[in-house]
Amino acid sequence: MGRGKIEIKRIENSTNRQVTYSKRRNGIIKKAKEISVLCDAEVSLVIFSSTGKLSEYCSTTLMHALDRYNESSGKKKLWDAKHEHLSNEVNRIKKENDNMMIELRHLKGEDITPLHYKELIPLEEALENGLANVRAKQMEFFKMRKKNEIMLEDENKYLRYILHQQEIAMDGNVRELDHEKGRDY
Amino acid sequence: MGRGKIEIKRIENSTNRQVTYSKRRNGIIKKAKEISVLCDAEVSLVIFSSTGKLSEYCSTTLMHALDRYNESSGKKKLWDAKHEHLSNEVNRIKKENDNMMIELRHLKGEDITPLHYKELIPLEEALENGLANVRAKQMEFFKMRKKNEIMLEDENKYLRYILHQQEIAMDGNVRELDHEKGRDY
DNA sequence: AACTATTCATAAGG
DNA sequence: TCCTTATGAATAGTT
Repeated sequence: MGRGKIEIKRIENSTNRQVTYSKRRNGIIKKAKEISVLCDAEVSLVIFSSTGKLSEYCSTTLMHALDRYNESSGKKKLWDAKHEHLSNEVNRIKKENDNMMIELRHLKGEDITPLHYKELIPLEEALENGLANVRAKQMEFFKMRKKNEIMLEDENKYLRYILHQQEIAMDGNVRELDHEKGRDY
Repeated sequence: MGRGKIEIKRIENSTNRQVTYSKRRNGIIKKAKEISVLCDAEVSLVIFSSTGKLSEYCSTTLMHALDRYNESSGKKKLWDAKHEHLSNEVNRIKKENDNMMIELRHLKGEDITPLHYKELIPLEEALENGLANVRAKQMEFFKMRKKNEIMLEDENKYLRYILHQQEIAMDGNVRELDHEKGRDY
């Protein structure tokens, strides 16, 4: 396309090569945009010129495209090497998470329809155990309150006693006072 | 280019879109090859069709291009972003995990010492609920077995009846046979 | 950067 | 999917 056909091989004249690069880079980026819009496709295009200059076009982001790439080509695992440790960690924890989720749901009596009778027995035991423990703890609270109550009652009794003593003392004073007053008269 | 100009916007007819995609994908991949050869450029092209199918052309390897990309665009830090994302994911899931772990332990009656009385009430309710559900499920099994047992008993009765009838019939035959024998004498 | 002759890509149709 | 063909787009070479 142009004045004369050209062979597809490296353009030796560097000026020419640079000019052709500019033109074709614009062309291919335009094409990339067009296909992404026309065909609802996700396109990532990254180009380095012979001088090392970077040009790119991504219909979404390079990251997004690369994530999809990793999913699409399961084996190729582009950067798993770089993030293998973290990836493994994520997978391991997710699995753990799922298991706990299932156990939790079972303990709450959810999703137990597909369970067999034998699987219900340890479940029941765990629940009974849990309930027993919780009630023991409640009993503790109860006893503590009871104890507290008794303490308060005792204290109360003591206070009342003290109060009584004071009243008696005060009565004595008053009487004495009256007596004194009487004497003053 | 083609029989009539087209507007650059999503092609609604899905068959058309697919056809156009095929053609243009070949076109753009050809262009990518050409620029990489003619201009000595490094090209990475990754395309996902609207149906999710992956196509790619890389003059070297995607990995190589991405390494160069990371060097070229110091700030953009593709890997770091990915790393950060994974780290966040790990933390998020770990937190979720911890919460579930705590809930599980509480349901099993472990680590409830530091709990307040008010926190024990929903726990107790959850356990009672779970236990009720598990026992309901057990009851289901029990009823099924009962039903099965009754069915077997009925079948048993029926089979015994049939057997009895056969015995009577056989006795009759034998007697008849004896009778015949008796006549022959 | 423009221009333009030429080749190429491709839309529509089969 | 592949073939055909008319047409618009891209671009090689020139100014």
